[in-house]
Amino acid sequence: MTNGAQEITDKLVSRQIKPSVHRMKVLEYLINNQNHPTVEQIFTRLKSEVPTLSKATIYNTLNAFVDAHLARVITIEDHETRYDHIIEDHGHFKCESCGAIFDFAISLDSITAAELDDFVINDKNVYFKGLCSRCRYKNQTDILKGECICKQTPSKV
Amino acid sequence: MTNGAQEITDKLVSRQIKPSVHRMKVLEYLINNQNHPTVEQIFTRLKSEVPTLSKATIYNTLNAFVDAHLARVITIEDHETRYDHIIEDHGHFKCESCGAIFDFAISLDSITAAELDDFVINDKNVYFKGLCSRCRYKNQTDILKGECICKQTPSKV
DNA sequence: TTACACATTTAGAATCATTATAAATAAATA
DNA sequence: TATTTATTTATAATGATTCTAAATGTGTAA
Repeated sequence: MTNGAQEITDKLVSRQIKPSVHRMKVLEYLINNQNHPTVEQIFTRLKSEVPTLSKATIYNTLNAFVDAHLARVITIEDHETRYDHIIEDHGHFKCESCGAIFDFAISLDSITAAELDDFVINDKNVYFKGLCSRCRYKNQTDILKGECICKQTPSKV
Repeated sequence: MTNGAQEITDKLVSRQIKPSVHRMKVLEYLINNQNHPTVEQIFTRLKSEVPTLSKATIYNTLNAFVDAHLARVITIEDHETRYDHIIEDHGHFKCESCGAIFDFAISLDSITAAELDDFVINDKNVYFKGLCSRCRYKNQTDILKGECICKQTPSKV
C-alpha cells in the first residue's frame, strides 16, 4: 500500500505546505506506517535513508502537519508523544498493562454535545484505557512493555 | 462547595492511598478547583499555605492519584500537562484560538466499540478541538491566550 | 515519654524531549 | 549566473519531569 509521490505532494499542497523532500518523506512514513510513531522512531528510520537528516526537521515538519490538520498528536499520558496520520473515525485504546496502543473503529459523528452547538469542532478524539484481552486473561504484565503493536486489530491479539 | 476533610480522607483510603497532609491538600485542590490545573498552578497555590512544600511532592502525589484513577491527565497537546479530578461523563473542548479548555456533558456509556468487547475499559476520554463561540464570532485570537476559563460553561462564554 | 522503624517529604542534581538560534545548504527566480 | 528566499542543519538553551540521598514526620511498643 505504498503511496505514490503524487498523492503525497497533493496532500501537502492541499494544506498549503510546500512539498519539500523531507516533508514528503515524513508524510509518507506516517501514511505507510500507521503505528503511532514517536519522533525518535521516525527520525531513526528516515535517517537511514537520508543520513544528513536533523531531528529538528522532524519536529518542525510534524508541528507543521499538526497545525495543518494533516497529523494529530496522540498523548495517552506517559509523555510519549506519538503522531497519527489523520484518518476519520477511529479511536485509540491503550492497555495499562502492556502499553500497546490499538486503533478501533468508531463513529465520531454520533458523538455530539448540545452545549457545543455554537462552537466550531475541527477535530474529535476518543481514547480509552484499560486492559487488552491478552493482558486481561494472561496477566502478562511484562511482555511487550512499551511496544506498539497497534497494527494488530484488537480482536486478533 | 468546600469538601470536608472526612470526605477527602475517605476518597484516598478507598483507593489505598494513605491520607497524608499533603495528599489531602492536593486532592482538595483538585476537587474544589476543577479548572484543569497544571503542576505549576497547584504548586504555587499550595506553597502559600505550606511554605516548605516541594514540587516533587506534587509530582509524586499526582502520579499516585493517576495510577489510582483518582485523577486523570488531560493532554490536548501543547505539552501543558493538566490534571483533572475524575468525574464521570464529561468531555473536554480546547479552543485552538484562545487556548481555553471547556468541559461539556457527554454520555460516555453510549460510546462503545464492538472491537473492544474482549477488553477491560477502565477509562474513557473524549476531547474535541476547534473554535469556541467567542473566537468564532469575534476572532479575538489574542485574548485569553493560554488562560483556562473552563469554569464557564460553553454556552455562557 | 522515649526509642525505633518506616513512610513521606525535601532540595537539588540529572535526564530527556522539545524549542530556539544562527549558520549552511538548497531551491526558486530573474 | 547571480540573487533572493525557504529549508535544513547543528548545537545551545529551555523547561518539565524524574531521580537520589538526606531530612523530617508518623506510628508503635516498651
